[in-house]
Amino acid sequence: MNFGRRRAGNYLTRIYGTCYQCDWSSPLFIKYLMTRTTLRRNDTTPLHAQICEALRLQIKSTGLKAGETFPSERELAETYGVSRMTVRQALRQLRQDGLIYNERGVGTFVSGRKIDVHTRNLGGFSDEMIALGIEPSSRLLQLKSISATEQVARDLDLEAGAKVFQLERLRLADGEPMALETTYLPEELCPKLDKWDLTENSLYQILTENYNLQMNHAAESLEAAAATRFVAEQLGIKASAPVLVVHRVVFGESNQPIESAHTTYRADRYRATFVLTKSSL
Amino acid sequence: MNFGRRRAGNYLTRIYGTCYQCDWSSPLFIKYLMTRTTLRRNDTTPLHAQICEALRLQIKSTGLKAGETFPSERELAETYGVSRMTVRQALRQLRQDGLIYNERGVGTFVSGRKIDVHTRNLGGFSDEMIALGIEPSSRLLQLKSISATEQVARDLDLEAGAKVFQLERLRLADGEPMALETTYLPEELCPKLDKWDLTENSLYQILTENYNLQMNHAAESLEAAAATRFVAEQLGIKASAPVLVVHRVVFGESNQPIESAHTTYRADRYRATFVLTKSSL
DNA sequence: TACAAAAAGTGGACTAGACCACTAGCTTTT
DNA sequence: AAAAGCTAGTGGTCTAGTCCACTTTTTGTA
Repeated sequence: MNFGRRRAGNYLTRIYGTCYQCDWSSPLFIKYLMTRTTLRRNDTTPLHAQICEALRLQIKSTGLKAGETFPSERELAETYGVSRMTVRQALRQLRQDGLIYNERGVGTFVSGRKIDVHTRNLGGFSDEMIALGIEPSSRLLQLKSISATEQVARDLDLEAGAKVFQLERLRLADGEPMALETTYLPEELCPKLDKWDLTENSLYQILTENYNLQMNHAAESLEAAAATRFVAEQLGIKASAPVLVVHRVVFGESNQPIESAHTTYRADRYRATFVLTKSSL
Repeated sequence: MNFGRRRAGNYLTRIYGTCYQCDWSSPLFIKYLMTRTTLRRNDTTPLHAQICEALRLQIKSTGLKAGETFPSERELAETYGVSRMTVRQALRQLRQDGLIYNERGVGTFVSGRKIDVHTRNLGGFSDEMIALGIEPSSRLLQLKSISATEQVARDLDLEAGAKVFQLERLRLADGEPMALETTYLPEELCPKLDKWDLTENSLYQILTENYNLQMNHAAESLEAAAATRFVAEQLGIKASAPVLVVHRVVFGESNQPIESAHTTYRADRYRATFVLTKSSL
């Protein structure tokens, strides 16, 4: 095993004494032995996922610093007693999450910054607020079954006039108005949605647990606007104050549209963050 | 080869006659033969990438419809004369791009909607406008070397007071003002940046070609605001009209911060779109 | 005919090797 | 002292299989 021979070699040797070729007295090596996770061979969780998780923990807690070398793929394969392809699958995940990066012909390294921003994700308002340590709540303004408007029908890939639920909620963060949200859901996908308590529970939780709808991805578009009088009244801001309007369409496992939503956030209390990655499209 | 036996079997047989077990007279099969790409075995582009591209074209042009079955992995491996692992690598990419999805024990299917929205990506303003069919241009307002403010130093991971370039540009779309952009770049990474023509060329192009800086990912946060008098004047809108403010930090290959930018868009002409995917973090 | 059991097919996981292009560090030559 | 060449190590790619859990289809039986 090898923690930092090439790049961090000088730095490490300065601190811990020579650690070329597995110096057993090196604190780093001992720490490695302690944090090494034994693989559960007869588990349902695949080996690559276990290795991925183990390495993730090592990066986070053991605190491998930025730029430090990672054990090579062949080394990792040997230590965990698996094939190199399995190790590569674990590393692929870590790379995708931005925790490591590879240099061909050189090695694998721990990324500089951990991505720890609270990005907008597939979860809804409730999940987002909880992640930020804020207590979310809702005030149900309206829940009725209507015929889809042209826009909604296009979003949800329905024929014009198909039945959809229209759900209008005022979203509160720590009791203060934060956003006004109008959601449209095809009635076909979630019959009798109105029997659930939508003020306490996360809509997405209900959809997942009770209607077996899994979110796969979402398309969002954001724009700035001036608050209308109604919106201003609901959010407790001045009319024509700036608001952030987010339009979102959520797609399920087979990429069928599940939800079309329109959320108006107070500009003074809300900011949306995203992480963009290199895409191959 | 098999195009849609299980799921779309009924539908296809109805139209083209039976196509179980490779019916040579089936138009679909003939079309497949025609569009089949022969792999360039001694090319630098890896086989999995070639297969991926070939399948991508088939999905797009041949127009395999949503929900139709895809050839099985074993079939694809045989047709292309490669190992199944290689096919899986190609399919992994397609899956990641949302073009196909898998059902364990059942098969691979073409996704419903193609993701064709013009998402915000790592490219800059110029690239984005070009993708939308709009001609971008810039008016250079300022380019000077300053000491990093606290905020900028934090974004760029520099010591307070380190030298950075401050670049202020008015961004035009088809000649009309669209956004006001202030960019900060560490002088260390791109010395003598001021010798390039920043009104004509894309900044990112210059950074890539001349300073060997490759973008890896970016973190963006968006908020709505009211235009200040200066901004309003520059953008040609009324003071306190709503604007969309985007703060962006771009990271390079080894995740070191490259650029910190602050862009103020006219709300009436600009909308930012994103695609969110399931993340495992 | 209805139903259960078996068979066939699928994607997911994994192995134990192989070759390649590339890089860094060392050695030798100039 | 500088340049050129060598070599070991790395990630990237690829093969030709295996076994598993799962679903759909077929088959055999009551």
